[in-house]
Amino acid sequence: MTGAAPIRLDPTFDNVWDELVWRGSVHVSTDETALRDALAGDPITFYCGFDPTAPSLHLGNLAQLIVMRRLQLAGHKPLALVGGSTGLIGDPKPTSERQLNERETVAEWVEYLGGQTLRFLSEDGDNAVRLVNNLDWTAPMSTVDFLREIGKHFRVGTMLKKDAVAARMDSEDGISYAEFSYQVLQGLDFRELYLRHDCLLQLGGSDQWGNLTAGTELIRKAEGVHAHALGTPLITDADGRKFGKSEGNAVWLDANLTSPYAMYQFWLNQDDAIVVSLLQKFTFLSRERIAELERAVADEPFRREAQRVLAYEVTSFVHGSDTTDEVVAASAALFGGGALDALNPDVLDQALSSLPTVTVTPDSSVLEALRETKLVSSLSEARRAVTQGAVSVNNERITDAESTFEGRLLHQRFAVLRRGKKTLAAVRVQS
RNA sequence: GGCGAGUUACCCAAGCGGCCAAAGGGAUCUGACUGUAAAUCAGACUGCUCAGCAUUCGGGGGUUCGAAUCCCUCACUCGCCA
Repeated sequence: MTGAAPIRLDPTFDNVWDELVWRGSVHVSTDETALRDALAGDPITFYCGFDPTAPSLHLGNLAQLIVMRRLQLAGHKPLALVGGSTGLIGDPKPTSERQLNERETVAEWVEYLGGQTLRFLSEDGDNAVRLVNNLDWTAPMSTVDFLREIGKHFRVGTMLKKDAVAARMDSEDGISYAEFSYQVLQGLDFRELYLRHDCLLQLGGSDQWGNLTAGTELIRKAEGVHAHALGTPLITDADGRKFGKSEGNAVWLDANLTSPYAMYQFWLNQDDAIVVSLLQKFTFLSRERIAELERAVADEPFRREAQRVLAYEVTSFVHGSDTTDEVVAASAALFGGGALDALNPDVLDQALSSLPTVTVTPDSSVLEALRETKLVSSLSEARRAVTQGAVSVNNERITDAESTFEGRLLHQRFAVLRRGKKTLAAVRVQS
């Protein structure tokens, strides 16, 4: 592998809109013809919001960020919004009311997310990304102003029909007034960005559709202008389940929460059935190159070339090519099937550096190390994993729950701890 | 404000005085088979000093030899009426 593909649009498309459609990044939008024309013309300002519901963005957000980047490559001007105010209220989830986070926590997350979004968009040129926080205009607004200027434009009947609200009305949890009002806040944001920056397009996940249209409707009623909205498809795995989302198995963009190694492995393990669509959505590879990879999946699936390229491209986009090269080397070393003790200590050291690491003494227990590296979440789980034959040290299966690292170290100072086939951690002896 | 229904493990959902660490399904994890794939089959899925013990069934209190199951109370949710 010799570096990631350049970040650019595929020149064989006439219009960035056509490319987005081809890549499967458009699930719904307002008037398609009007939007396509708007994107084909002079640069317009567009925005996408990210609510601080966690200390990092995840893969779902990455899908939006990539669409933003493509629009930016086409000359349009991105605004990255962090939801300093909306994050305090909470977007209604279909099944249950959210637990409010502390104000200080949200403020902290706003900082993290703001910094993260900038990594994925260009800060150069006259369409450099600009960062905005909706708390800046929401906080100073009085309740009376909010109701008169914004609330007056919203019909409760319309609000109740939005999917997110309707689902919650049908659920046992019901919905609080705060979450019910979320769409109004988001509508307010779009209008504010229209007034301040002449912003004419908002992107979001298709599950945000109700919130996106709240904005276009508000702008139409209050300002008499037709703004646009674009909903990207929810990313799902081959079984139709969404991945990289808030349900447990989130893959984070922050290297401290999801290591580059884990991210690379995540992409490498994607099913044949969806790997092509992931290449389209998550990479900047050309149509031609992706067609080539599609043939590779059909002809030589066992080589997993499409998965390798996908993993390399996305990990590079998120963590950079240098880090990714290290991760690839580590994967080769740790997964190659060769004997680990045959590896040169420097190569091994390098490979281990991309894994979660624990420092031990030779008489430390393996169970303890499993937990400390977060390969398992409790000692009970560690014990269970050992009982099930899932744990190995340096590719040698551990059967005794009382095992220590005594006599199992490579070069007297390393060990590769493994749970299952693919979950690895590094063990280093205190020097 | 009144009346009724409800709150069970990550999610859905049974249980209605001991046989309940709690049926079933989904998700997840692991083993086998593979291509670090899918499908399939099997196992696991509260914690711990792990063939035993401890703590769970919205919170608190009570009845009982014994409670997820009965009573009181608080909180929250849903529905109907006003």
